[in-house]
Amino acid sequence: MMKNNESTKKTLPYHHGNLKEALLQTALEIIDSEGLDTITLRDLTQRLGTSRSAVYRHFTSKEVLILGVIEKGYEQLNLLFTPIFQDRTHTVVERFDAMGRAYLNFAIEHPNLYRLLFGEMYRKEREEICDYKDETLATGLYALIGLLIEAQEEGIIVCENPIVQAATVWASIHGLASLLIDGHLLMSDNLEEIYRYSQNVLLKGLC
Amino acid sequence: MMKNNESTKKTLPYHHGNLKEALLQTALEIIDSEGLDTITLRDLTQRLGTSRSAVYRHFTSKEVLILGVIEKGYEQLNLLFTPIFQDRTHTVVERFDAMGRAYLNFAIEHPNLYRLLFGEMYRKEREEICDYKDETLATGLYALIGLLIEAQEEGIIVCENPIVQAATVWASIHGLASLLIDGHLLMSDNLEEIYRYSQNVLLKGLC
DNA sequence: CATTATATGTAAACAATGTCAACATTGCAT
DNA sequence: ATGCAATGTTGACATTGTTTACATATAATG
Repeated sequence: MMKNNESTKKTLPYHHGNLKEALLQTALEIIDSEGLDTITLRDLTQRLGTSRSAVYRHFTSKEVLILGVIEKGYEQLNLLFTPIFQDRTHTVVERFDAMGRAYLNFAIEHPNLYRLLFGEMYRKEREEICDYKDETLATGLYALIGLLIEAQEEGIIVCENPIVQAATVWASIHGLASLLIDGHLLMSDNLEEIYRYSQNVLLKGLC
Repeated sequence: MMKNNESTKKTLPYHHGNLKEALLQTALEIIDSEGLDTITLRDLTQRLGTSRSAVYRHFTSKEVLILGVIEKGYEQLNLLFTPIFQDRTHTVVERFDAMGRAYLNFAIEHPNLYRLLFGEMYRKEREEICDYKDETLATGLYALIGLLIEAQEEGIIVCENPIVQAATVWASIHGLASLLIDGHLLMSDNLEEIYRYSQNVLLKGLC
């Protein structure tokens, strides 16, 4: 009888295979679809067919597991955004628009994950685990800064501190995304109109 | 011996006096200072000297209690904002600035309360309890819309749909507040610079 | 191959918390 | 005064995160 009946490709090193990665992945899926406050270690482990305590062989606490999910979420997000920023076949303004739409769409399609990544959850603890500032979060921010510098060089926007400009742009879009997914915007129907107007205000205001 | 040894001014109607109001007020204070996820019914009732189950004589669940806190929070917030909007001794632009600063300061001084009011918490359930749309939340939003209409009439900004304009302005400031209190903004030190730049972008972009 | 050690998984138990049911007490109406 | 509704209390229960002691699989070592 085979030791492992689900896959013989790789030599699965331990009991479950790689429970740690499975925990992270499944936890991310649960949080994405059901929200952070409803995820349960018991439910999580039950889906993977292990006992509840198995988590503690890979993560010292539920909090640390979530921190891993956050890290994983950023990776996926960056994977989604990188091609947009690296695309040189479109103008700066077109890329600016594409970026904004991609960001907003991600928030709409993954509201729970978006709240986890850009909310306050475990904010203090994040820096302790790994270098989020330089590694994950800032990847998108730096790309935005680069885009703004490009726009400055082309004379599309005024030459001011691009970091301040990036913060302004990010705040505007993040605010829109947050209000939207949290149900505070009265007119969710004409979102397209609001988004266009916001972007126009930004582009005109940055001149 | 007196029935109530803490106050003889008012005829306290029932066992505790008015436990319902005290629960709301203390819960708000706890949430404001310690956050929503750390508040406990046991701790709350212990501070008021009652038993844990006493809550259920006034609220059907913890969630409903929090909804009451949210309502109370909006009342306090509106109490804070109303004079700024009603002030006629300053120009429109000055009031616009004062509004933005008051909003941002509130978020900074009461981050936990701010997250509760403008986050996703119990968003679906809010409309079921009372008419937040028309009563509480929108008070500030309507005031902002009125301010923008005033600015339109004075020719300071362009005459477009003031609701869309208000959403844009709110999103910008809310985004700044959120990123700030949730620790995502790299440069919290030069907040003044970012705020000013954001407001300038808005005013210029709305022309 | 046998043994040992390390890594991983499990079961049972505990504390904290929200909630409910049964009971007790207070205030008010009649 | 009596009865009733409102309010408060105690004990119990389910859920959940977590720990401890134990079990098992893999790797290392002789």
